[in-house]
Amino acid sequence: MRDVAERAGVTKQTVSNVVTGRVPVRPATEARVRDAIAELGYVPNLVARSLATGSTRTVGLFVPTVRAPFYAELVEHVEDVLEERGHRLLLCTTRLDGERARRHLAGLTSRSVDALLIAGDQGLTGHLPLLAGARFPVVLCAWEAGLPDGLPDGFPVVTLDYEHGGHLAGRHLLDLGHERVAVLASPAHGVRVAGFRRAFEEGGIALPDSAVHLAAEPTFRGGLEAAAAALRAAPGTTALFATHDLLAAAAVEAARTLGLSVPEDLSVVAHDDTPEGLLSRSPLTSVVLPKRDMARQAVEVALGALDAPASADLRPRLLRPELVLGDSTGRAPAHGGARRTVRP
Amino acid sequence: MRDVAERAGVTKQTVSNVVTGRVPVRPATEARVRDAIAELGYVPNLVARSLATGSTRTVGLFVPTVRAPFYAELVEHVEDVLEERGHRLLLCTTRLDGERARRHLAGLTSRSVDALLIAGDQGLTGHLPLLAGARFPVVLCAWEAGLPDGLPDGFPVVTLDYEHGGHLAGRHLLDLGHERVAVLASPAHGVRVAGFRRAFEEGGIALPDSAVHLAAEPTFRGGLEAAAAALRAAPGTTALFATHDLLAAAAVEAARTLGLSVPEDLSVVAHDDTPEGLLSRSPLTSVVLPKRDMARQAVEVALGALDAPASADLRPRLLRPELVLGDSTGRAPAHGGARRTVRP
DNA sequence: GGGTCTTGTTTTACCGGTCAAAGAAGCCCT
DNA sequence: AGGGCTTCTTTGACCGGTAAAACAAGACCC
Repeated sequence: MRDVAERAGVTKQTVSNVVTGRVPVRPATEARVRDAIAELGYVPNLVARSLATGSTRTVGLFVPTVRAPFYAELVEHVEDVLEERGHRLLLCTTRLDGERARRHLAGLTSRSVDALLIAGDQGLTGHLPLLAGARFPVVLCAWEAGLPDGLPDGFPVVTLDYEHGGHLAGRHLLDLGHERVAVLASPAHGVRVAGFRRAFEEGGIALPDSAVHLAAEPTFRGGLEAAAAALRAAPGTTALFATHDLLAAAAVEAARTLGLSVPEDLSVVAHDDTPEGLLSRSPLTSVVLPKRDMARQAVEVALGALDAPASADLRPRLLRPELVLGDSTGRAPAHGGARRTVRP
Repeated sequence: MRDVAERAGVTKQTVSNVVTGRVPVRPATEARVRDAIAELGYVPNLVARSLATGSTRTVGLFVPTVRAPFYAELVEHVEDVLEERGHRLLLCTTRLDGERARRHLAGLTSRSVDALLIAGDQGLTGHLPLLAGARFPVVLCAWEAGLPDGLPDGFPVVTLDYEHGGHLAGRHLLDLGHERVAVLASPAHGVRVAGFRRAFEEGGIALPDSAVHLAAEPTFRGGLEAAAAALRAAPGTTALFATHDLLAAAAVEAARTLGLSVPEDLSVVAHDDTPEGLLSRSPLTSVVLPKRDMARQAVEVALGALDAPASADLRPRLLRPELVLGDSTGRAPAHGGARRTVRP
């Protein structure tokens, strides 16, 4: 920068003014400076700028993994929003490894990010106090644990109303006349199941625990097994609620294997299927989560909080999912869908 | 830091020595400094350190997307290797948007990363000259375009031998006695197909273009359609090669739908299925790519090149995939698998 | 008992920018 | 022509560390 200044016959500060554009510079001077910049191939050093301004224009994002489509999408959405605001993304996948997460958190406590987003309850709740003294805003998002009653205190939270998502799914099946239903769930998705159950309770139908089948693993295979178990256990079942996309896709294939057609014999409603139904034969009816909105709000809270740290609104923001119709749900068959067709 | 120094009755430099541990400090002094650090809650400022040392301990990674399992895994592997070496990950997903990538590249040209990894030919070849003048090492990895003949010049390349992967798959099917085979491929996977074809040519069997079915989209649905098309077009087909995991999983389901069992009537070999076969009914026979190795070598080349910029070895490193047996392949049926069972 | 090592600590300068205040032109106006 | 305004440019300090050389103080040595 000094070389550029010399060559253009001005001071460093004037070069800085030209580069940042924050202070007006006379056209003639600016031209000289720009020429010098071009001739010398000068590129400003962002690290130095960060040191001087106190802002790195980088935001940290912690997710449990990017191998789950939910988080992969979230990462890209966050990146999009950050890009709009001229920020970069520092990513840490914690793999649910608390120790690992702790190390990374420790690595950030010095001002190397402008803000930190922690997505997904990752068993990090225990480490949150570590962040209490952070000198930058920390926002929790996509936080399912603690819902529907309480969320961690002391940090802004931007998350999804998973309970409402489950409720939407339940409501939808009820509206279609389904009364004998089962749930395929991942162990971590209790909140979604709770919402689903609430919908049925409101409809005067109690959903027994035996109707909830946990998938041992969040894989296609796990979904197949859970679905097969569910349909065998209650042959009169006319609809399934799957708490995530892969389980739902597996449920559809399991039904086909058992000789049931979807949605004629069996309806399947998913929670958080990818909008395009990448994993399934045809687009599924699914509760769709406003991930993009969540990403935007999380970033806005995080970066907005920079300006007004004290006034940061700590009431959790719960974004509402929507039900998007696909072709995997239909009216309950007159005489209990799976009853007669399932081969035991 | 100055406050800490004052409180401990030493200079900044001594505090620095204690914190970095690079220079020995007398135990008594060190204790005083550590106490002062603890009392004041001092945390070193990494930005300032970066400015002084010229190293940010951050590595940039460009991938087309993290929604594809291949890249999601790669990102996590890279992160693991970086963590071992005490570096952080700055992620940019380009979404195959050249303009976007260009902007991000421009944002990095100042020394905000120690090195840059560009994974996946992303139509970025045109932008590479932009990086020719970069002041940090740039390594290309997972670069499929240009194989098997040539790879971009001027940058170190650490990539996978996709051609060999296809060859392994072909060799395997030949060994099992399959002669009438078809390929389900993504348009971008020409190299894998070429390797597969070479294996058959070496076996004296020409694979006609009509045996290669492109999936319109890299989805389950796209795979189903391509598989169905393949099996209808050549009813005598006894084996399929699918160039990526989702296509392969779809192929298995398509076969079932057509009344074929896998592997009795139809063998399916995948390229780059996730090791655990997350998407399929059972683990598929698949060419497995040494992603972790690739990540490690890419990072090592990138960070190693820091020390010896001139001696950087520019010969492309091609890592060899392996064939991992699952239960989706078996000997070719005596009388052409799909021939009699496929309903047209 | 003065050179020569070690070892630990300080000095001085620098990394490459930005900020805020002060200074210098140029313009307008009465 | 001189005072008051703008508008642009320079000055000097600072962001928070690290590098390298200089310095002090014992320990060792013959």
